[in-house]
Amino acid sequence: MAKSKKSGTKSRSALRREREKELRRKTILNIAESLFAKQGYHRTGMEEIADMAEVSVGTVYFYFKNKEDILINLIGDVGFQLRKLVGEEFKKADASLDGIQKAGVAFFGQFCAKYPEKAAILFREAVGQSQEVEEHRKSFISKVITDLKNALERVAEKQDIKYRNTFSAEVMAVCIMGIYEQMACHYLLWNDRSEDIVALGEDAVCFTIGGVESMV
Amino acid sequence: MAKSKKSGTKSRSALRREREKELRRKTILNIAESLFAKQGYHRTGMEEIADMAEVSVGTVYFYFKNKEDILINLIGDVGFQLRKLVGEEFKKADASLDGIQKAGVAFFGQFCAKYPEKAAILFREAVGQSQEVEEHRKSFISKVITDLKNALERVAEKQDIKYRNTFSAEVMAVCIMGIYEQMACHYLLWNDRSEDIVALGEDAVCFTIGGVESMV
Amino acid sequence: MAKSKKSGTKSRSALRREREKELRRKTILNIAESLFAKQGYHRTGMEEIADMAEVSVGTVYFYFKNKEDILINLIGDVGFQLRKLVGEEFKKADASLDGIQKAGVAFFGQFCAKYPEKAAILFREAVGQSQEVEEHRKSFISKVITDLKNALERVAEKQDIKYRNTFSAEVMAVCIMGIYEQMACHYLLWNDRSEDIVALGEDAVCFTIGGVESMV
Amino acid sequence: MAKSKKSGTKSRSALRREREKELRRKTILNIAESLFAKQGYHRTGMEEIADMAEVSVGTVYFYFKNKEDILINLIGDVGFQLRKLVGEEFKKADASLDGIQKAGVAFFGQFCAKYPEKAAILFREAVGQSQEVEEHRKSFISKVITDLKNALERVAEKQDIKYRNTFSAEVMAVCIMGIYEQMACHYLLWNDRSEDIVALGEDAVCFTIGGVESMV
DNA sequence: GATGAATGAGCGTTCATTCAT
DNA sequence: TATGAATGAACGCTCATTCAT
Repeated sequence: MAKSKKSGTKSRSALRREREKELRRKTILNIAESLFAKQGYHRTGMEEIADMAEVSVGTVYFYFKNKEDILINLIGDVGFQLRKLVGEEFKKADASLDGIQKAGVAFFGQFCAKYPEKAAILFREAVGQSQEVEEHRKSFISKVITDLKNALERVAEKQDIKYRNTFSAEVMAVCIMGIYEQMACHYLLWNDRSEDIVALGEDAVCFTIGGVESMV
Repeated sequence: MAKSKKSGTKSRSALRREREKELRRKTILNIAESLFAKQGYHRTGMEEIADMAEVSVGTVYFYFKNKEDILINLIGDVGFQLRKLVGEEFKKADASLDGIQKAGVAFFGQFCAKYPEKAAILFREAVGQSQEVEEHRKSFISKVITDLKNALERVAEKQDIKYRNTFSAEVMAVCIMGIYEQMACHYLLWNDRSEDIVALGEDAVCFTIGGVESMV
Repeated sequence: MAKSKKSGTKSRSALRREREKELRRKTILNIAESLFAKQGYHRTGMEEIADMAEVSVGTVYFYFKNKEDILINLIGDVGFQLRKLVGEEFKKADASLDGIQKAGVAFFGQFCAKYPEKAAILFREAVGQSQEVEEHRKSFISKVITDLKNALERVAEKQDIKYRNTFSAEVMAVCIMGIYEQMACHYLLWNDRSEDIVALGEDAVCFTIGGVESMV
Repeated sequence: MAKSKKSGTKSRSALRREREKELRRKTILNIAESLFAKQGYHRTGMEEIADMAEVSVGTVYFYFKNKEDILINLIGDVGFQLRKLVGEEFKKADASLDGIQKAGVAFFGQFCAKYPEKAAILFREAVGQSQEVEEHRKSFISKVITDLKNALERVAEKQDIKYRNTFSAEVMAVCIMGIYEQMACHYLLWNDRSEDIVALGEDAVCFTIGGVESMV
């Protein structure tokens, strides 16, 4: 091949190009994120995204299959960040409910407060757009729920307790996810109380823990 | 006398016409509800709604300003039904947390299980469509939250207890609303477990009550 | 006939009804005139006309075949008023160019200054709307031009003079009509100088007379 | 070097593409011109324009903001051609009324006779369509009037004469414009006498000159 | 890899007109 | 005569997507 003399080893310029490629991808994604969050998914056109990212429409289509694909990638990326953030807290305090609590605090303090736009994508823009998107959103939420469920089950194991029903761990996970989401919507997206979000979140976490404990 | 324009009294035919008018409005709304729930708001065209309702496109526009207006009316109507349903349970057991519990049971048993399409409108289709729609959705959710908050505050008064913070009642209301919503999404819209919804809902309600009690 | 006992003689109520009918027709026409003049023919809907005239849409259609028919009637009515006004001046001073001058003065002083809305209909709204309307507008303008032409020919006869060509009288009539129209557009519809219109009109009339005299 | 993005110089293909772009714009404009002139602005649909120009609807919208924008561009382009044509005649004979006369002859002989469709746009289709269009039409007519006014004032200066009033030059300009317009409407748009238009125009020009002379 | 002109199906919306009451 | 709900053809316009360069 004329382009790369030796397969396996990559020339410096090839490496640079690859870096630039990845960078451009991220740029488009970031632009789309803030645009979707600000004006809504539907009100944002591909041309607008291209313009803001300082590339052509064609280039956007080189990196993403279509508009939906951008949103789906956004869900994936942002979702991953969130799971990572929350998941790490679980591990820091595995044995007890402490992990659950820490995760909640992290959600409000490290995610919502810092990246309201990401929350807007996950909890507003990615909802009800199309079946495909809904699928990915469902998948993301389900993963978080599974994470939570697993954590709750491990707590039960370690402490040798049992929840009300076999499905209680899952229900609790769903409830907790619901609390997270609604808190974010209410205090972040609808009423901008991002300054109080941490304090309010503490209360919500307290509620959460109370709920879990009552299910034993 | 032929026209019977005597003030106050309306002729039989005038009354009938009025009834038919209201009926047609309801028909369009019902058709739109099931269409939106089945295929999504965006994938449903005005012509489709008109066809299914067996009227012309113009007639749909005679009753509703535009497509958005249909969705907004749907939010209003369905929202009202839900609030009425849940609100009545509050009253049946005012003094204690019983009302909260009854309301939760009613939500899952009387609303979700019976009208999954209405839940789909409220919790999926009405999300992230436009600023105007979002406004109305916010308004609806906020009302339910206020209802819950008031109920929680009355409970505290009667039983002479105090919650953790001044804003705790509100936060709890937000949490409960979140639990409702997520349960509906998870077990109704994403995974059709409408048969188990009552049992699962019971667990969620138990979680709810536990949460509230822990906030005292 | 049950309705009118004797043909030929009309009962009082029948007369009254007829008067009311004619009145209603005039009302609709007047409303349409001011609406067309204010917002333009196309931006005015039949329902709007009906509302303002305090009748139903159906009633408007009882009096006029369709929307175009209203405009055509307006052209007819307003055109007739204008021709009458201008025509009477011709007669007051038949022998000389005085009639032409008087007619011009009347056009600016008695028509433009007093009924700018009528001028707007004739010189703006009735232009370029449809073939049918254009036909009626052409017919109206042609009549005025014929009036002018006849007047100019009578002047020539009486004073025993001849114009440059056989068609000169007609061309002059066209020119004069053009002057009227443009003056109205410029000083009435585009720049509101309705206060100066009489003075400005005098100059235009002077120009007109000069033009005619030079054609001998 | 492959892309030759050296500033200033454009590659051949880039130049060609630019030429083609401008050409396409002109094509659409020409098609629209003849369509509007033939069937009227309102009876001509965007799809029709696109079809005739052998492009897609989207392409038309790529070059023009909306339908109105096409008409406005038409007014601008045609108006510019007319002003250029007439304006050049002024200069050829600046000192005397000769320029005014030459301009009139040119209007009838070089504009009306040769491009009746352009006259139809300017004097019929662009009238009474919308406020925006009216604005542009006003602007065009006003420019011609200003041109004429300036010419008339220069004539007065050179020949050291004075008109009746301070505003006489403007009024005369308005009158002349009116004569042009009405002549075009009458003998071109309403009655097809395009063969006689030059002869008829001569008479009108004679009238014009007479009018001006009488205002001294 | 990048460009951006071109596409065209699809959409929401309007409004003059009709007609049963 | 008068009403006003119902009609539906027609329209302007959008925008995600493609592809020749």
